Amino acid sequence: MAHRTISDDELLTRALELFRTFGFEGVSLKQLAEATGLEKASLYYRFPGGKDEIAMAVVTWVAGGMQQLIFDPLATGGGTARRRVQLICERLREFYGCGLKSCVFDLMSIPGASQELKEALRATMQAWLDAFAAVAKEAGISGAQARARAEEAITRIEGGLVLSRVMGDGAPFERALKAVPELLGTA
Amino acid sequence: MAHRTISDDELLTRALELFRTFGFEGVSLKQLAEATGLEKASLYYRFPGGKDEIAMAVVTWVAGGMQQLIFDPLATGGGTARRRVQLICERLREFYGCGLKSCVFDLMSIPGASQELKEALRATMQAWLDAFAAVAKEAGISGAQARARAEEAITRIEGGLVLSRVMGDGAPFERALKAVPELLGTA
DNA sequence: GTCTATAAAGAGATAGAC
DNA sequence: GTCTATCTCTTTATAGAC
Repeated sequence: MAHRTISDDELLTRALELFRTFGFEGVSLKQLAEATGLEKASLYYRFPGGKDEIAMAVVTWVAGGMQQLIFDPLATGGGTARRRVQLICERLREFYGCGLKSCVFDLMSIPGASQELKEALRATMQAWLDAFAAVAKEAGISGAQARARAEEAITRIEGGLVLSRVMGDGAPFERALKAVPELLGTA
Repeated sequence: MAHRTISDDELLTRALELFRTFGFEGVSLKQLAEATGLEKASLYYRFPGGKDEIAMAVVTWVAGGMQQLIFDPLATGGGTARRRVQLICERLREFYGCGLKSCVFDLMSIPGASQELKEALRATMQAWLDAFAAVAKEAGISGAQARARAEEAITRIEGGLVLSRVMGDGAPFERALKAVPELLGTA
């Protein structure tokens, strides 16, 4: 085929799968070209900054997706806090492939990518902490405690993903996720 | 200097610092040569299998160190269970640089290295789980609960390290580590 | 907007001197 | 046991046709 094309969403979806699996340093432009069905030169046309810019676009896109699918529904979605936390736990389970996929925060925060990307990860993690703390507070937990519970919930999710990858078994992640509603006061 | 040399321990120490910081794919033989003060060819003399063999040696060496400094003292060290858990928490704090250094289990379990290395990481993580579960059981927690508490403790340590790296702040790790004695029933 | 082709730099790996 | 020198392959990045 002489001319192939692919939507930005589909391109970033496939790039995300590579980066979250192999990390920034573990992914080459050749892999990105194969995964997207484009030639390397075409990737440079769409992302003149090369791999750094692709990675940054992936993280920006993931951050937007989390805002839309996790943070916003937690804050303003319909139903009780309990029901909203249940919903986003289900979405997290899907996003992390029942514990068999790694976290983009984990793999992309390894030194090697740009400073800009590192800052985007930090800001998104902070938004996650804030979203969890707000729902815990809504559930009746005091401000300081709510922030502690939010951090503990995310800590267990991230740690569960690490253990799941090391052990080759999604169960540690599943057990971590199961504890989230109680931690946020919505069990 | 025409002939430099370096002990195996010192070499593996410096290689570990690189691998735990940048991950397997993020470390080149050039970096390893510079960090150890040897030329690449000298590294191949000592590790004919190249980067894979160096990484494997690092993990084997770390596993031995954890056995000696963490697992064994937890099982047979002197003093109460409470005192032994306190001691190994202090050693973990030091090993992880108060949360500012990443975990070798996390970074080296990213696909790219050999299957042998992956299996060594899994076995060492299992030994860690077993060691924590044994001390929790000694502290009076039932078998199934002890295993759950051991997993939760390690999950929080690993997750705390991820959050600390993303946020650029060792505090999440410190808070996770603080919870370990209570989780293991030795608070 | 994607392609083919290629340049330039860096990676892993080996040969052979000392 | 370490060195210098080199080889090959991969990677990033660009030029120019269509």
